[in-house]
Amino acid sequence: MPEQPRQQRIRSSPTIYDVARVAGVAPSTVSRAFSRPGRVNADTAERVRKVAAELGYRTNPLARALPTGHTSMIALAISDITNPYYFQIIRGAQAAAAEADYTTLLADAQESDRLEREALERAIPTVEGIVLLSTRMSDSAIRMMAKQRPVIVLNRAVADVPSVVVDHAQAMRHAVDHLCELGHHRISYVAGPAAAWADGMRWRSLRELAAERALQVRRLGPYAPTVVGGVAAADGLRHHRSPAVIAYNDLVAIGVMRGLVAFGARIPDDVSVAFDNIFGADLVTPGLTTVAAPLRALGSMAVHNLLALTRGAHDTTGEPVVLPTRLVVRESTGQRRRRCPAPTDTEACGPR
Amino acid sequence: MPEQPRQQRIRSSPTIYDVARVAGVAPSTVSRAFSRPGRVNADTAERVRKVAAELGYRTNPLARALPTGHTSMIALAISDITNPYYFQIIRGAQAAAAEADYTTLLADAQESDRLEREALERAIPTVEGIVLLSTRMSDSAIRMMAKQRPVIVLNRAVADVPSVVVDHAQAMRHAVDHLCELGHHRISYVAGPAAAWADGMRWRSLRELAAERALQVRRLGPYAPTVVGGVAAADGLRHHRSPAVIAYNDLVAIGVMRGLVAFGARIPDDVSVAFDNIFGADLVTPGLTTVAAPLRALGSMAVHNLLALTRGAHDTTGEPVVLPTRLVVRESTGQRRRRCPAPTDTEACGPR
DNA sequence: ATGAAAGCGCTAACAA
DNA sequence: TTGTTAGCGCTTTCAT
Repeated sequence: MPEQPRQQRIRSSPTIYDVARVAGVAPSTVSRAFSRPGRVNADTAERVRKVAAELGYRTNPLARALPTGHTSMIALAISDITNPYYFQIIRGAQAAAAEADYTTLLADAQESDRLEREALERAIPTVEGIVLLSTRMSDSAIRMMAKQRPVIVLNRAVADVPSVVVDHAQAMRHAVDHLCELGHHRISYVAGPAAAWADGMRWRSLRELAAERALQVRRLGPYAPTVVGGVAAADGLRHHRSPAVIAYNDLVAIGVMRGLVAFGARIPDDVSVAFDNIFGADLVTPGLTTVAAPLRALGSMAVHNLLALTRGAHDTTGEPVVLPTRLVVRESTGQRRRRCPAPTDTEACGPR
Repeated sequence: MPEQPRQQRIRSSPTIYDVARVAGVAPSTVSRAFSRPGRVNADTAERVRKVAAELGYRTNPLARALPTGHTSMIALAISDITNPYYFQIIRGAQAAAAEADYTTLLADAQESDRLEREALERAIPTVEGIVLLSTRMSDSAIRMMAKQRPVIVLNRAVADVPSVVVDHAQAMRHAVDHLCELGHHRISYVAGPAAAWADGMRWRSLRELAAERALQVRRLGPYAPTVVGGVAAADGLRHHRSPAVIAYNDLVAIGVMRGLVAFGARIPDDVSVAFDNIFGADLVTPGLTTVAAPLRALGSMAVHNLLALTRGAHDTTGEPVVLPTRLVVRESTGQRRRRCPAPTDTEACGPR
């Protein structure tokens, strides 16, 4: 049997030694020519590059990473990669990473705290930093992880760990303003999972606004943050008057509308508004009025800050980075219908 | 200034040398204890593991990869990570990879041949194999890549490169059978992008079936494989009689239905059937009847075969692996409405 | 079964 | 500016 190199493929590519030999320079010069051009004579660099090109030399990131620890990879852990909510966030993150010449390792938690940790455990040694997107892990686990690698938490605020979140108070204000303008001042909030950080923020904001503007609000739930959850909520909803509902997220809103329609309601006589503006929010019929989160910006901001951390930056403020939202009006909301000549009660919404 | 190791974090973790010293064995023994247990005395192994655990030793995949080329990573290149069509495929792939203790690197092409290649270029040196999912690259580029690393092409057949595809002929038969049973024998096919491999397969299959069963079929398009493309198609569609349409994919079908309804059509008097069964196919109203691709299986099969390749397996048949489809009936299809007492013309659908 | 030693490809002092 | 020389942490002959 003929003797073979251990790894046919991977071994076969030329190394800096090959380039060095042909170019008539030292290996370290070749290394420099690639890793810090400028620290080498222009002519030499030119020659080295030419030879390298001829030989088809490509720098081996593994070998480079070993002495430096610089892998040019970051991990993006996601609670559920099939959730459309994350689409644009991922895109934003990937784009920001690619721009900095980083590769993004997507770790799908598949809704499991265990799987998330496992995937991360596997990724940690090879990545320079981690973005935790709607992580299912506990605060302490997060802080633990942050001790090993730079970490940015996205969509959650964790003490001592830099984070990026949306402006939930503002988001709710958008929703309520919109409903008020349409003449609604009795609002039901369909809550998401009790454990969801965002849910707490939303409900708190709504209560504050209610107090401020003399609105009647109530909370139903918690429900699963899914279409099915929304359908279930619709059942609870129909026993009440208030036709205006604010849902935890788009999926829930879609479920609510579907359920309501099944019970004979009509949209937008019965109105719904939600949050996030996921893919599909404009696909359903009727299109969903929603408070859009700056999805892409969320992702890119997180990566941007993460890379800053890897470069040695420090979280100065200790406060989360807060990104603004924007109301997107579609067909799921409409003017309040009055059975009798209505009093001019818009002022129920209080000061604008 | 106190002297610091170059890399505070990454350097700090214990190595086999630390473990070896404490356990009183040679570093190579520690290595063996982890990389091939069994080649070491049970007691020794036990002791080594214990010490390693105490020290918090974790094998460094980078260092391991350098001499072996075994990175335990594969790349999954996707034409557009925000396309819901890929959700379950990704899941399937990730699951299969994780099961084999591999990490999946998702490379998002963002619909760009250039970006796809760039992402892959970056990933190639660190991965042991690549799954090309609906790649935008040319056949020659694919073959080139396949020379550098094991490659599996998913959703496309490329000569000389092992591939995994769905059974398009069977899929179309499902669709046509269904329509026939409902009494439709005039069918419009709304085509996807001319460049799409699947589109050609679908139309070819439809024509064959039409000939076989004496159906009237025609083709409209090409259209973009999106909701917008479908809406555009609806415009062309309404100038014709045939209420039965088969769309290139779910997104197109959704667009078609939306467009049709806007023109006053009624679903399922005007019926639509599509392909893939993406997330959202059951979300729209009415729910879309579609021929479901075995999404998860597609992903896991591809990874499975890829890992076999990395282990030195060879593509024996040279033929693509073909996976079956399944009809999912929802609300977008219904019995044909007849204006007058209908002749028993079901036999127009020919032999079953 | 275990140890000693030579790399894997690259980077980074340190010299020259 | 460039070359020399150690490693980075691990695997793997080759001895013992």
